[in-house]
Amino acid sequence: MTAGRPTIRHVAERAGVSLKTVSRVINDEPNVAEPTAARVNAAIAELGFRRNDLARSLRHGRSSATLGLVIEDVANPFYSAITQAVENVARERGFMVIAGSCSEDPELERDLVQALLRRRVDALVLVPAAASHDWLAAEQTPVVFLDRPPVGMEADAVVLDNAGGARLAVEHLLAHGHERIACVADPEELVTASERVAGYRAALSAAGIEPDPRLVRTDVRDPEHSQAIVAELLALPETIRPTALFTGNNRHTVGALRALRGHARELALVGFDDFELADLLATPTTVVRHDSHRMGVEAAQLVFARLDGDEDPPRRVVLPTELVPRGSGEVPPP
Amino acid sequence: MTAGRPTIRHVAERAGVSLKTVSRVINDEPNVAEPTAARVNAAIAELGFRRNDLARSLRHGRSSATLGLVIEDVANPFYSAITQAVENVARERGFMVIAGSCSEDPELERDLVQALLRRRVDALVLVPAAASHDWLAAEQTPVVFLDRPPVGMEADAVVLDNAGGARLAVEHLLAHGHERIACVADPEELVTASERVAGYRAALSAAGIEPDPRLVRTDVRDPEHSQAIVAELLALPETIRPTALFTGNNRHTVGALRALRGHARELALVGFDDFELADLLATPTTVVRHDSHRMGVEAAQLVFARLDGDEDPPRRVVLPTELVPRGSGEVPPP
DNA sequence: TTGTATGCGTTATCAG
DNA sequence: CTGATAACGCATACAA
Repeated sequence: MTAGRPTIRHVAERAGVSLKTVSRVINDEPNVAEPTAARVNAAIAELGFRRNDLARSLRHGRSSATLGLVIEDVANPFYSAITQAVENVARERGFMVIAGSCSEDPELERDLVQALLRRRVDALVLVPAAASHDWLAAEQTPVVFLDRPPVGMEADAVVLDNAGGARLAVEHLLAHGHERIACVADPEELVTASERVAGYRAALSAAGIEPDPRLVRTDVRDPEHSQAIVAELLALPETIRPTALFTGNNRHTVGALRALRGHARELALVGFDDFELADLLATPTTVVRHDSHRMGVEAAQLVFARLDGDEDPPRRVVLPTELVPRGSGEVPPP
Repeated sequence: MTAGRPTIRHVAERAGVSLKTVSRVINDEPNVAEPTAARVNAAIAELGFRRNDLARSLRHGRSSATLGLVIEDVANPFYSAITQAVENVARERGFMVIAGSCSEDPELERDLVQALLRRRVDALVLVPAAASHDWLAAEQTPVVFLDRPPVGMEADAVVLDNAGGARLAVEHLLAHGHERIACVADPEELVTASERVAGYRAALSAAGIEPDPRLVRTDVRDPEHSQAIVAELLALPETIRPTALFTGNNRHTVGALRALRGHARELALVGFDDFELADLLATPTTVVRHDSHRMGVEAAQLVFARLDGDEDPPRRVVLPTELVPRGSGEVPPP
């Protein structure tokens, strides 16, 4: 489709100089006489010439100045914040970002990663969907894992203090007098989910409470489903019914909020992940907050450190979480 | 950084065949004997060879299978929905997307576009920030404008029925008995803003109401600022003070909501753009809704139509809007 | 200050 | 069925 684009050869002919001279002008190299440069620039303007960066990066050892980013879904605010951050850091270094959403599908993830490698991205930022990435281990392209640690290979990673955040949430509910605290989270195959559930359990144990298995639901992914599950929890007999709820991520929190509408004040709620407008809801929502933008920044910085030649053993950056009380988590038990 | 990657030459040597044979195997071309193919595939696996798509697209007339996308800010849900849509359509065609956010900065936009053209993207989807794009007119790369129509060049565009949507909003407020209706919108240099303000004025005029200039604020961009402006409006003397408010986009709506917190029920509100959780707010928010995901799909389809050889004159797709009553827009005047 | 020859990794052409 | 050779657009080494 790039038919008939002018090349430096055309520019050279038009300006009556050699290829190399044009090349020099384009790349601001020294040693080119003022009038010659002027002629070349004129030719460039007249022809509408634009350097072909694909050809340029073909030369040995040259980088494509491109980062690959594979996430779950750009439309999720958590991931779009990450995308924004990676993009910004990349831009400062003159890099562009090719991003792809893999919808938690390991096969699609692998396809995306391979397409990116074929395009010779200089490095990869990856929110892993697959259970293992041994197939990436032999690759020489630097990879930084985001949100979930690498399995099956060694690599840098930026993750959250998931267990700590979950503990904060549950301890907060305990401090407000709750004992029957339910948990709605992703399947525990996901490390983030299992760590958050572990934090939930740890907080309860530390308080001498044995978690009721009927209140721990880790079999759900989409908000519609968690809405249904919270409705189920609300419908339990009074002796079993939870008085408080911990939701394992922003989507589950949204689902829970929908289920709770109408049932107002019947259930205390603390959710993992902050979200816009949480403070403007009918019951402002208490959350475990972290800085998703910063996750992206840290990941991008690790990437560039590697590209700059850092040979240290893989690093792991763990970002903190913090509890933001807004109302929904401070509701006392009935 | 792509040092020492195996090339088809290495594969060829290892398999004891020629370059072309390897190429044939890689591209599933016919006319290669079974055992030969097997030897080549073995060599590919052993060496961890991956085709270099940069070199591939260097060949004359070959496409890079890449789309460029320039938006204002990925972190804004409106744009991330668009990004998701463009990406999905692109994937179906085996294309990837290089996206960049330009923060409404015309210079940055131009830099991004030129970087994308240097990378020989096959086409461009552009939410224009600059006032004119005459500098793009001579380019042979297809461009589709999104959300705002092209100025200074001819090109396809996908836009919203901005005036119609604004009319819907204001007519709704009028129908509920309001006469002093304020408007908070982006500066009118932005076509989207000026069209929405025009719709606002048209609806008032049709009702025989002369808009009070003190109630029309089109000098703002970020939510913090619109929060302040709505606070000003609320502080006006009772004879002037608006009883209803139309906000020109999702960010202004959020700002207004913050200003209104506490002042509950003092001001009816209809906002342009729907947003998640609008229905779960303290006062569920009435909005003018449109399908931002579909905008992205339509734009991507126009792009591929052009890449498939469509030579028709530039098309303009106008997507409809719809009013979603949720409560905040049905508050009667005091 | 300017130019020539060569290579980057792939595909296309045309010959064996 | 297979292979040698020439592009693709640019940059690098080395002359002139």
